[in-house]
Amino acid sequence: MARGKIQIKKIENSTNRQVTYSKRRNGLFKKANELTVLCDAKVSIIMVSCTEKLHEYISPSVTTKQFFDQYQKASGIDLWSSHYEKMQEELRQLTEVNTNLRRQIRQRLGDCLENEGFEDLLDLEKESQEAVCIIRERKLKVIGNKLETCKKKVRSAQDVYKKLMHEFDIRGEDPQYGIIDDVGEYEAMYGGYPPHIAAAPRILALRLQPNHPTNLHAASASDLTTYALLG
Amino acid sequence: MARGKIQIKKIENSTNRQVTYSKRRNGLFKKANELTVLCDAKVSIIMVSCTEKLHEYISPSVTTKQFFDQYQKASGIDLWSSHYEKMQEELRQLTEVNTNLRRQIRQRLGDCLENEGFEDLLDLEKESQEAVCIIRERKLKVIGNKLETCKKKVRSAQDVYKKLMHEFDIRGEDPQYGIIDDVGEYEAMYGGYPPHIAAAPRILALRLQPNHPTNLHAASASDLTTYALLG
DNA sequence: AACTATTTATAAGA
DNA sequence: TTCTTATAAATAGTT
Repeated sequence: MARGKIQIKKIENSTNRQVTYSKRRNGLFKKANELTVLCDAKVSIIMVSCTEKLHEYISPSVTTKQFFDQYQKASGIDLWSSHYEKMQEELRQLTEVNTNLRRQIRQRLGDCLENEGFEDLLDLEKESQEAVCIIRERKLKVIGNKLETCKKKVRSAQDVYKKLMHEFDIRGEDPQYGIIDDVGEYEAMYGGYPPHIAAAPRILALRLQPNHPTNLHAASASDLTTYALLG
Repeated sequence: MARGKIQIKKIENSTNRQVTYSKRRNGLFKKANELTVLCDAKVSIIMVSCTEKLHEYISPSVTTKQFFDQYQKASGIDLWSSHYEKMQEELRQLTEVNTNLRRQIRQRLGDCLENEGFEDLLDLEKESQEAVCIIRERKLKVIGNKLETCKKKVRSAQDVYKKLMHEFDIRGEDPQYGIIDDVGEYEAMYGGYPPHIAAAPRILALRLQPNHPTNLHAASASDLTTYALLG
């Protein structure tokens, strides 16, 4: 564009080409910057010379990454196809598996059985019935464990009771404490179902008289705790 | 740069700015293209106008993706990470959901009940028991449907039998056709389970004599069909 | 979108 | 690479 017009075709002289590349690159970047300022635009220029050198112009206020994100969003072109597609496929498969699992669960709850064959229904019934038995057994075991725990707590409560009664005996006082029967709650809960509940010893709880609390201050803290028998 | 020098600062008049953006964009792209040809370089320009419109120049022979890859390699900036991390998180969540679903299924099959509370076990037992009932009902309905279909086929076979017997009567001939009892298959299949199967009339099938086939050529094609009774 | 006076970019030479 | 400068190209303001 000066000292003579040139043809727009590859410059064969390598040095010449290199010089022109450098000059015009500067010109391009300058124009890009002017455009950025004048028009409030965002410009990203990335150049690779024939010697594989990388040069970049980027408008202030943006990052190249933001450009790439924006470009992807606007163009719909997936620039990361290999990674992306692999992950997409993984996501798709997992979603499908999850859908199937959900369906299975629904079937085990009695939904979505319309399209199941006779054999499948038989299997499903068998499995479910077996599962009910296992769950029931487990439930009974849990009840058993709870009863064991309960028994221990009853025994511990009895010990406390005995200890306190012993204190009363030593003092030879007419006790100011009444004795209440608190076993009703147990029977309501277990309805006599496991027989050893019905046979369990009655639990005696202390009812503290609101006046004269000083007598009990000597007892240890644990003795004063209300036992949550089924917590 | 013509008809007067301008300051390189934002053009406040919106129309003017838009026009200048358009003109200079073309200028920039033209220069980029000249550079590409003259210097055998690769250029990528991406521009976003202040109205958020996207414009792009890319040297022929390369794709924007190649540029991004090259840029990443040269700059060490991971342009992909935000997307990648998002998908990773999605995958993680889906996998978690998947695990939970599988656990649910195993529990409904009677596994993994060790850590379930008493209440949960009760609910699970109730649900499972209900499901068994629903599945059982569904199974019975399927059996019912199969019996209906079967009955129809039996009736249809009876019709064929009657028709053929009628033909024999008309001809008054000593029949060249033997009569075989083919009901055994039924009984093997249904083991006498629904009572009306056992009460069903015996089905008589024709056995074709290999000699004298001409006699039957007059019979309609449908008469020659072997009826697939339980297909 | 076209025109054109003027500015800007740059090819070739130093 | 940078400077110079004649000249090509781009473009601001106008129509």
